[in-house]
Amino acid sequence: MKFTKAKQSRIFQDIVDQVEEVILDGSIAPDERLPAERDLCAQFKASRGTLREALRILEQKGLIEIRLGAGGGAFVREINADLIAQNLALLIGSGRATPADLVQLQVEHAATVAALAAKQATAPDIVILKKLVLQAQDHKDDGAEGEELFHSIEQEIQQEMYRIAGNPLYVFLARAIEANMARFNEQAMTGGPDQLNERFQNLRMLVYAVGRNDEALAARQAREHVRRFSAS
Amino acid sequence: MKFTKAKQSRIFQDIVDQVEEVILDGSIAPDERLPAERDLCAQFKASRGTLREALRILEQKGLIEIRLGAGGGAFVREINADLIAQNLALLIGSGRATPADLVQLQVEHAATVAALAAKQATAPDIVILKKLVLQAQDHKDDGAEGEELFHSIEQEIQQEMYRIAGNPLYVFLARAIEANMARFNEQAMTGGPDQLNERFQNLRMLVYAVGRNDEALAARQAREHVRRFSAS
DNA sequence: TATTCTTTAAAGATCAAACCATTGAATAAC
DNA sequence: GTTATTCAATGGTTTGATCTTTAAAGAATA
Repeated sequence: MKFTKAKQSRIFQDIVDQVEEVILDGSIAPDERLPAERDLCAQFKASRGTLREALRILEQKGLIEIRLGAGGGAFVREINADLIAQNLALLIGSGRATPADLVQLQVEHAATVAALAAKQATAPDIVILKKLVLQAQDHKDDGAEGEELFHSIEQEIQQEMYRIAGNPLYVFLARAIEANMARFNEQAMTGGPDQLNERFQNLRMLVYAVGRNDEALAARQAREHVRRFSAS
Repeated sequence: MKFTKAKQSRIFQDIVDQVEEVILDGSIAPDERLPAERDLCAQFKASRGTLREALRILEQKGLIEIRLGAGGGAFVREINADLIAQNLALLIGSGRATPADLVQLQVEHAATVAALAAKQATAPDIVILKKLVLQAQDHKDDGAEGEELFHSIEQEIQQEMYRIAGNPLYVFLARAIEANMARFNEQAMTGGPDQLNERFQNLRMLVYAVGRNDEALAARQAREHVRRFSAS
């Protein structure tokens, strides 16, 4: 027989649990507002200090955003990758992991997504990807403003890959990784301007590999492509 | 010219930042205690309510653990994977991702670690792994208590793989995934008893592949091995 | 009329001073 | 020597007030 801890004496934790539940339920949609602090106090029969401790936790979890002033209050947020990003930041900030570890994670992550996409891509998926590659080709030799457009196409291709891979967890992980790349890796996500051609070749081969369901090639091209962004 | 938001008026956030810094610095080691709430109030020149909001955030971040009663207080914790685990839980709890997504993440994750290990393993690493495989073989036909021992060897092999792969981020990710597998996937991590032989074969081949630096085979064996744990 | 300044009220942020609840250790009783 | 009691340290909670920020309504002005 296994008993669980009887009761948590902490009122604010109970409030957190209740609010978290209605948010995850969808009973309160993102951008909607919770009642004002003083009203919530009344509903939970708790003091303002206790309630505010609960709100702090919910805010830190990324579930709500608190705005000051008239018309302010606690607004429900879309679920995001903040917590993962924060944890990665702590790991690097404490020296338990290095920026290089993060780069490796990003590279292998991209490779895995590419391989999954290669395994699962359908004919319409390939059409979309090939169209994007053609657009990228149009922009890659167009100088400064072309580079910007090229980069936006690059990102669109990435997003398509995620969609084809079909696992939302990869999207969130990628966001968390990127957030920290920006923070810890100065040169990250800029990309040398003279690498446009190499990047284009990677993209072209990547899409080719996905079209042929060649997981290994797709993974290899994705790795190379990401490495051109992150000086390791 | 790019300006950043001028100042955050929130006192508790400033307290969080200061405490976080000394923890990440290592100025306060894990298991050490912060001063009592009332002392901290004096140091930060803040009220107790404000200070407690800061402590709640630090607790939620997994940086401190607060114990009640005499001899209690805020104790610094080892950095862990709690935040990642929580974020995964939120994603699944909100329906943005499914337990099946989590299983896939775990499977591909194991494959990546195996491939990295296969690429980087040294001769002494192989010796250790082979020794563990022999131990597993000794236990696999020993009935009930053998099964338990077999499982512990399995875990040791996993840990060796992580060590060889050499990226601590994978360890944390794995912990976060496991924590959620236990929560959302009832049958997870049990493993059918009649699968001991199959699992052993996977391990044997995995170590063989690592010894031959065969990344693809290592990845394949790792995938199969993990799949035997997680009914998808 | 359109613009700008001022006022006002809503809502979060903070403070202050109590009192309650839990816990480990010192102390007393047996 | 063991058990029960007391006590003090420390987090948990309450109450009620004041300060600060902000959006919107109203007033002054060009």
